[in-house]
Amino acid sequence: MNIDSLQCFILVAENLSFARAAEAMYKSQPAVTKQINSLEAELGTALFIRSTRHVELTPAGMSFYKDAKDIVLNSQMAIDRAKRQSIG
Amino acid sequence: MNIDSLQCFILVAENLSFARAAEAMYKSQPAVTKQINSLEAELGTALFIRSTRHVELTPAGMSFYKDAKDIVLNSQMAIDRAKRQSIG
DNA sequence: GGAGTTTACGAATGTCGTAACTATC
DNA sequence: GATAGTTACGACATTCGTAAACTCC
Repeated sequence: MNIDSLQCFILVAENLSFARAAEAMYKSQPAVTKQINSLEAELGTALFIRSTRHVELTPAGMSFYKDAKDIVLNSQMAIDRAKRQSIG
Repeated sequence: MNIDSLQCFILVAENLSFARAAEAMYKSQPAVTKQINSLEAELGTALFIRSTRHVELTPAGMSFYKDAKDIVLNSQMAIDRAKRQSIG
């Protein structure tokens, strides 16, 4: 699992759109689809219920969303702290 | 950044040995070296002071160690919770 | 000289983007 | 029929392991 995939998942969850998430990440739509698929495969559970015209979070997706936000935020703070330690 | 690299870093930090960390991850020593190098490059700071006979955490490494532990733990719990949600 | 870390290099794996397909409205 | 998500596929990048080199004790 990598942080980029989590960021990708967060953007899809917040936009409820693969297209807009792709735009926000400066990636193509297929790349977003594959990252979400990989994430779901790794978790062994679906995160979204999607048809071509509707994207919706599953209960597992809602649970994972909050955790993903925390993890991404924590990792960004960890990087900042490490950098700050190396300077100061 | 991916969780595997963090796990790798944690194992090196706890064993103060690239060789033992590699063993614990069922990977080769060079793979561990490269993951740590990548991580350091990404952070823009050294995490270990190492000679061939001694491995030691830098201040940035110590700071990052605590954060890395949290992130890895949180991600494991996030996976568990998502799986549980999908079942129950 | 031996234990342990780092390069070198070829192979395998993964990820991306373009293009084509499918499905919903 | 237009919009949005998914496959197919070829290309690029990353990561791995074996083998060789380097370094400190």
